Amino acid sequence: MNPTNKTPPKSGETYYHQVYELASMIPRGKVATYGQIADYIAGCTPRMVGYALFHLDTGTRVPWQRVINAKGEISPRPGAGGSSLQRELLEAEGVDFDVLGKTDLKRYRWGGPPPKWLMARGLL
DNA sequence: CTGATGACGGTGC
DNA sequence: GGCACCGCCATCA
Repeated sequence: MNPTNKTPPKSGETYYHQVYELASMIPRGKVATYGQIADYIAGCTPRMVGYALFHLDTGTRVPWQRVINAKGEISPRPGAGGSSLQRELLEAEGVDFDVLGKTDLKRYRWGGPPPKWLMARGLL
């Protein structure tokens, strides 16, 4: 993590790292939207969040499945049918899906990162 | 260095 | 309530 949230990450630590860190903090059974994550990372846009997660390896420990779009839907991934896998992972965590494959954001939306983490970034 | 691209968000109609 | 356009900025070729 870079000392200053507005300063670009150094070599080896990209914005992706921040996204991964934030995503790793999402508790089981909860989901977060790209916009929400981007909102907690200064100078970051929803696009970077999605891009970052896309760059993750298959065997990553980051719960990328808990990150969905603002509609509460699982973002369609180009070429891969992994979207269904993502849904199964969330269902296994207790996240319910409707017939449209959407989650109830009102119910499962992540409250946000712990203040301690925000303080570490100098936001508090 | 320039250009193109991308798991999206928000607003307007 | 659903669809269309614009903008956001880092990363890759």
